[in-house]
Parts: sequence; C-alpha cells; structure tokens
Amino acid sequence: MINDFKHHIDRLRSSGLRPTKQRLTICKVLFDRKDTFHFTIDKLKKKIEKNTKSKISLATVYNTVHAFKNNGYLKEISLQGNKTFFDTNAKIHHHFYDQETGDLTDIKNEDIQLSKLPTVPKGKKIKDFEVTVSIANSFHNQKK
Amino acid sequence: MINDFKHHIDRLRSSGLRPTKQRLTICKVLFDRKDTFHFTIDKLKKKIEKNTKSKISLATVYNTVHAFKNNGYLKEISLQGNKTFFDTNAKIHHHFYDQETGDLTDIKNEDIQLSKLPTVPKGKKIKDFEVTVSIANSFHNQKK
DNA sequence: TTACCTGCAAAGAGTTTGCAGGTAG
DNA sequence: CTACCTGCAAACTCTTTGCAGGTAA
Repeated sequence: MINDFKHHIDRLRSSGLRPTKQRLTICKVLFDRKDTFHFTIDKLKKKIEKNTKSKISLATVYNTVHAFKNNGYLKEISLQGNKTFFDTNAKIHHHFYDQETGDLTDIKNEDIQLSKLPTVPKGKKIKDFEVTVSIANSFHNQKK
Repeated sequence: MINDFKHHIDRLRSSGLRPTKQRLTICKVLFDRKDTFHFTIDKLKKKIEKNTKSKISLATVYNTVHAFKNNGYLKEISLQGNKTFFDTNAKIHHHFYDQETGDLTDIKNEDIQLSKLPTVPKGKKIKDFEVTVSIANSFHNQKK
C-alpha cells in the first residue's frame, strides 16, 4: 500500500503535529510493519536514510521520536547501559535482554505473569510496569 | 565501628582487588549502612568528597564501581533515560521509579510476585530479572 | 621490583539546543 | 502571514581511555 499516508496524517493531526514529509517517512518506517521494532535514535536515522536514499537531520529524528513518545505512539524501554531504546509497541509488555549481544526481544504478554503488585506510595499511581529478563549463553560468566 | 576495615579488606582481597585507600573509602560509603543505596557515579563521587573532605578522581570512582559490579558487590539498575544507576543490593529485587522526581525505591521481594517466567531462547540462560514499576502523582499526565 | 592503581586531561558517544531558513495551514 | 518544523553546528553531559607517577605486596 505504497503512498497510503492517510492513516498517519490523521493520527499526526489528531495529536496536533503537522504531517511533514519527514514525519510521514518516520511513521512509515516505524509503523507500516507487522512486527514490533526496537531501536535507538541512531539506528532509526540510518534505516530512514537507507529506505529513502536521502539524508535526514539527527535533530529532526530526535524531535520526532520524542514527540511520538509523548503522544503515546512509542515507548521508551528501561535498560541497563546508557543508550536509549524505543519500542513501537507502546502497550505494557516485557523484554529479554541479551547481555552479550545487546539484543532485545519481546516477551509475549501471556508468557509472563505478575500475580502480585506492591502497594504504591501515598498519592502516587502506577503508570507502567516493565519486566526485563537478562539472558546470556549458559557458559557465560556474569562477572564480566 | 570507625576504622574497622577488616571485613572490606578481606572481601577486596578475595576478589583479587588491592585494598587501596580509595577503595576502602568507597566500601565504607557504600556498604557500612543499613539501607540499600541507589546512586549514580557522580552522586557517589560527591558523597565521598563530602564524607572525607578531600578529592577523589572521577576515573577512580568509575573503575572501582565497575570492578565492584563485575565482582557482584553492586548491581546496575535498568532504567529509562541515559543515566546509569547502581544499587548496593545486588540480589534480585525490584524498584519503583518516580517519573516526576526520578526517585528510585526498593520494592520488597515479598511485595511482588512473578507466577510465570517465559521459556528462554535455546542455548540461553536467565541471569537476572527485574521489575520496574513507574509511578507518578495521580493527576500526572503521562504524555509529558 | 613488579604489577597494579590513581589522578589528570583528553577523547568519545549520545543527546540537546539555538537559530536561520523553509513549509503547512 | 504566522506558527511550526527542519537542518546544521555548537554545546552539553556522561563515560571511557592513555599515560605518567605512585603504591601494595
């Protein structure tokens, strides 16, 4: 369904974001796919440039990703390390994190179950929760 | 029990780490306390300098914290954002993360319960898992 | 004496910001 | 026309690295 941007245009407008060429490209890369997509800003920028065979400004990618996150299109993932990952699946779900390769994969919601959640501090409300399961090869020494 | 470093010296030696003045100071700040301590490298450096009224090199704090982490004295916490937090509680446990203040507090192990863990990819083993519960004031708008 | 450790400064990686020019409505 | 958006470059923050001098064993 090439050049079918209507859906994306409507969504952007409904969030008060102008449907610019760059934003529509980003929407296409992020959301016109079956699988969920885990990415860093840099990886996304490279993917866009590969797909479109043209350049996009880093600042634009940052701005757009943050706008999409603030509007609930994307979710930022909690991870060790100082790289920021985002996920096109904005619903509550969980991840395997491979300590050796850095790979991130979704855990299907039915494959993990919290039977008890703690009571939250007074005046606060649970906004989200996230389980990260760190994995490695069986022979891996965790100390390094 | 001021100046009682024996316990720390023994532990450092058993990990192949020389018990230097700086490392003992860091041990004292991190482990001679009842409560668990959540910190960034920078926060730890400032705390050390306040306690000892003298300077310590940033590189030394980094080196030491990483050595302690690799030897299992400390645990790195999975969080959103690009700041690295460590925890003096190296056992499996979980956190509340306050989206507004950035505060991190422990969730007691008995207050949270996973009744089901997913099967891991072939050849891999679970090394750790961590639940992060994001909280905010009840009137907080998650989109910002 | 030798291997390891510390401190300093420089370099690196990732992210944010300021602003001039461009574009959607 | 006006507010918003993009691209560039500079600035910032956090982390890592190289190396000379110092210290534990």
